[in-house]
Amino acid sequence: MDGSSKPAGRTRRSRPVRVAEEIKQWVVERDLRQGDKLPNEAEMIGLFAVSKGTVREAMRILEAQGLIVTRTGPGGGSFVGEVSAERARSLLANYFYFQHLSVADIYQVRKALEPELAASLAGRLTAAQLDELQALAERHPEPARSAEEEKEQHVASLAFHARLADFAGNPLLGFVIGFMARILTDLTVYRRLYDPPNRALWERGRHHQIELVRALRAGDGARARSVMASHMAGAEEMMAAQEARLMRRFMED
Amino acid sequence: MDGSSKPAGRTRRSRPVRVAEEIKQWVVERDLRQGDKLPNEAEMIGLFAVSKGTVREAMRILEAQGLIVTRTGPGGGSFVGEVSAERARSLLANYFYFQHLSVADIYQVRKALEPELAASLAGRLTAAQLDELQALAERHPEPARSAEEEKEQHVASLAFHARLADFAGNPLLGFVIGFMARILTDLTVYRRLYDPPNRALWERGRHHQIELVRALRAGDGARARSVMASHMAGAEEMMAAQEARLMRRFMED
DNA sequence: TAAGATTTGTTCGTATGTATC
DNA sequence: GGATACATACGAACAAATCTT
Repeated sequence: MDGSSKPAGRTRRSRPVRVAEEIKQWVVERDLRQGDKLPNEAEMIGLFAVSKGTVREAMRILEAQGLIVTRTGPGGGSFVGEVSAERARSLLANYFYFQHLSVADIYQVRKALEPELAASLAGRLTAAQLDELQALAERHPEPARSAEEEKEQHVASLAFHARLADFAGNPLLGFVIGFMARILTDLTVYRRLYDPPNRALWERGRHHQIELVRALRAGDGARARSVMASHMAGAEEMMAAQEARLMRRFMED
Repeated sequence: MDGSSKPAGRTRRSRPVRVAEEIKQWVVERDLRQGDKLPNEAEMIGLFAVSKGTVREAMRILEAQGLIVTRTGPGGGSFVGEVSAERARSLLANYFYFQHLSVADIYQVRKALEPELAASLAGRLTAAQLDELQALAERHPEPARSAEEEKEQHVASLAFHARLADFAGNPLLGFVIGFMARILTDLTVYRRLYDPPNRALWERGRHHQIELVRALRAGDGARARSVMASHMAGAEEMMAAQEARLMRRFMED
């Protein structure tokens, strides 16, 4: 439990980095939870025997990782702050900024995971959740008349999947699916559209989502799975025409 | 392309955070690539009209995200550094530190993804890669005689899967599988073993891995998929007995 | 080996900003 | 509005690492 599975491949770590590690250890040892207060700057200076500047750099490191939040003023200071899903997605997006990730790659994973999520959600959603999903699915009853409108509808469709991911009982499954929805959304928002909207495919996709909500409401896991599988196949077809350009964006949160 | 898809939910951002964002923008605008040099501290101070301390805090933020690396001395400075897979895994592990993630959750995803990876790798690996995998699979020909030994073998088995993930042509698929292998490894290393080794299950698992390499060598994707599916079922059975305790570790790199 | 140059690393003192009472 | 308790930011000095000669 000492937090060092690495075989000491001695890189020279700067003092702020070491102090950040010590603070993490300090927090873990005391089993501090979200919202618990850390020592203030002055106390940190004493605790770790470093200057204010070094403490501040260490805090920025922890803050960047989403592990602490800081407030100024009386009663202020630094607090343990649970890493938000949004921050985790952003941090991970930075990694894929440097990878060659194609739309086909994303769909290989989506096709494997989205049906699984759909099946595991059947009969486990509240009426309010189901209504929300249904509202998302039923938006945009008219087919898109412009490329811009088609883009909006695509983003809305991805929002449906992102919401579904939020409802996942399995946090890992939910995270991966939510992450893919985010990447595809960015890709959609920032892409140029050459391709004219494909009305038939769009109509089918919309119908799939509505059918999916119906299956979830009925608690029919097998049907939810198969509807989602069809939906993925159709969605992939829609994306397939588009250039498979890399993700070249930095994080933004 | 301006890096702001967020609807301006204006939180007070400290100046180092803002400077870090400006630097990111500066880098993206100039399309700097891995290894390219950033302005040095003195130039940053001039560029962004802030003090040295603020520049340094901004740099620590970028460094924590893995986006830059810094060296001292002549010819030193800060450089664009591609986010390593290991760092991405660590940052993501921080997120799951705060989530209730069970072994069953991980296996739900493994069962969906590992067979897919196996199938997609058939006939696409070099002889050297296949030999390496085979060597990993053939380690520990003897069944474990102690709980400690069983732990080691389990870690070795996970290393096989991690290596397979490294070879993935699909970076997203590879990352997710590698991440799960890492979490399970941590879980194995830091767990107390009450359960006696199960020889039959272990033998079957070892056989599966060897069979998998054979299928990959033969380029038989369908067989690779089904062998991996069996392997996952067996592995889940082995893990099932263990307590589903949460991931409670901070990142360590 | 040693000296010098270059760049980041670290400290300290002081002043300012901000939220609470 | 004023007092208080924090973080925030600046600037100047000095230390350490590392490359070149």
